[in-house]
Amino acid sequence: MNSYERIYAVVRSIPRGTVATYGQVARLAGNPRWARVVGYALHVNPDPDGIPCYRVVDRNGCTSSAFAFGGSDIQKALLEADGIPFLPDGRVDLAACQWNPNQEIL
DNA sequence: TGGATGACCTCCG
DNA sequence: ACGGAGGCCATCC
Repeated sequence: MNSYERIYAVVRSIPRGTVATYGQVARLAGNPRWARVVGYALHVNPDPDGIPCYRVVDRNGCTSSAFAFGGSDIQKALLEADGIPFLPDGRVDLAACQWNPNQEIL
């Protein structure tokens, strides 16, 4: 599906050191209501090496406990490796590292 | 083809 | 602030 292609393209475009939310990715993909589809697309994640799904978090900055591609700890490590700070709550500091698409357009 | 599900988001009580 | 239900789109069986 072209839908997945777009979603993957957006996720792949997420700069290192920043994170994006499902809704945001969906919006950038072209459809604000693809939030669930984005999650599904990442679930099937055909290229985990090129598609850093760990950079995609929910609206609160935390990932789903259902299937964190190996574990929430792994994700935390990967994000920290990218230079993404974490909050005491155990969530990603969206206020500090949330991806700003406008910066890419600039 | 139809029904059910999902790594979500938002509103209402 | 917390819990529950609905909506939305695409994919899977």
